[in-house]
Amino acid sequence: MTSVKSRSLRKDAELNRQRLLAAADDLFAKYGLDVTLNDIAHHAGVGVGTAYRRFANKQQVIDALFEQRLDEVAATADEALADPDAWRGFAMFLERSLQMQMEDRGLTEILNNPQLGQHRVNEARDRLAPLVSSIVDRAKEAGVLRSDFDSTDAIFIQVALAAVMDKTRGISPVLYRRYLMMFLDGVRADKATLSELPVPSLSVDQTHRSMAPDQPRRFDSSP
Amino acid sequence: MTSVKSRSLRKDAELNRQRLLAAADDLFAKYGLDVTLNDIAHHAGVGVGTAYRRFANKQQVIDALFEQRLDEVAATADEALADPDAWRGFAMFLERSLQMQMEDRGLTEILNNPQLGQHRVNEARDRLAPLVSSIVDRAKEAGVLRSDFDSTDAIFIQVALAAVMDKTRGISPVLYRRYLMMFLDGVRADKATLSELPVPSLSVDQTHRSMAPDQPRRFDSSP
DNA sequence: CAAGAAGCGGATAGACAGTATCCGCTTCCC
DNA sequence: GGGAAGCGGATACTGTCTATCCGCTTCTTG
Repeated sequence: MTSVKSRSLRKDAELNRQRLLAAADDLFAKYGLDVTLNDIAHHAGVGVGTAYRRFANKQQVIDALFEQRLDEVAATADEALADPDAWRGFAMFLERSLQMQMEDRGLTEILNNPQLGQHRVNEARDRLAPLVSSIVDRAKEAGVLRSDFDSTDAIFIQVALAAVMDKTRGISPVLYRRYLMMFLDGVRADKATLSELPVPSLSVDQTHRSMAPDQPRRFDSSP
Repeated sequence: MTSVKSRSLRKDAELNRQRLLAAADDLFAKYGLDVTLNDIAHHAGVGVGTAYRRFANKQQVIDALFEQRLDEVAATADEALADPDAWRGFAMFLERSLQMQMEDRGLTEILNNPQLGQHRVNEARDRLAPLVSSIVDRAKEAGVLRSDFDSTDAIFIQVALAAVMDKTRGISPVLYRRYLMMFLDGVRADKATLSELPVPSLSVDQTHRSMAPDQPRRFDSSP
């Protein structure tokens, strides 16, 4: 790792920096966060060296791009809270944030993997959690969302639907909405029958931990 | 690639073959299908050479192991169809097949990726599809499952819940049942309000194609 | 407009992971 | 007892990604 100067760049250099960020944004959205810095450089039409001179590694590019994205998700949450109809707010938040994930594969990865990104992004992520909580709590208090629903459930719903999205992005990019709707029908409080849930929800902390990437494998021997 | 003799093995060799299959079964269940043949050999307590002498590649091991697994899923589907209560059959099939996926990570991967496995496994997979269809159709005809539900929806539900399972296997291996229950509450026909679904379901063929693994990336240049 | 500073490109070194082979030695079985 | 069958695992290969280096180009400023 080298680079990351801080004082103002030469004009052409600044332009290339912008190109790199734009290319990264594009590629992250289309292919997810595991594109390489080399990929990004080529997509931006600059040499690999330029990319590494400007960003020490992918983390920094991610941080430079996704703080804003997460802020947008947070803004959507605020908007949901501002809706006088608690149910509409709840449903709208899920819809919008999933749509954002549909349009940006990288966003899903950032949301699902706390390992990615540095402080800026992590801060933004932390700002988001209590908003989701408020949206859920308000809907429960208003009696429109089943009372055994927990704010961590909202996270796992997104995990579940993001998986569907991932499979169908090429064929029917909006198919996830179908299952979101079925799911919403299952959590609305004004239903005739709501089954007792067989398993308690996870705590916020457990949820956070469960989002961590696969733990490394351990193979023992013996037949 | 070498190996794959067909005529009866020496006694010790046959024993090692069994050890290898047992080890593979173990590892596939715990870690998924991307363990290597080397991993499997070590876990079986035999040398790598032995593994490659017996199986040309991982595909063959997979084929040797998963035909039976898929047959078990099919058996569960049969059992579901045998249940006089169409709803219970439907719910039971989802529960059981998800539980099987919970206990065997490799099974999820086989079901979700038609690329994996060879003819034996593919055959078994094809045998499964019409059973799922019958389960769904019967429940719809009985008026217990919402009429806009399609058999392909059952597949995507499993994709969705398998994703949750994957995140929580380490923390609360049964959490997916919570969301399955919410989901079931959303597709049961005896509800006060069922929303109109915003998106049509995929055809069987589209569904199959959507399960294929990520298409390779294409990076163009230009800023 | 000259010259030094800043920036550039991209071949390539290095790290790592997975696949598969080879061959000297061991075990089985008639 | 001897030859066929089997074994182990070091190792060569391949592919992927990360990151650097250095000769050349472009900007900038006096």
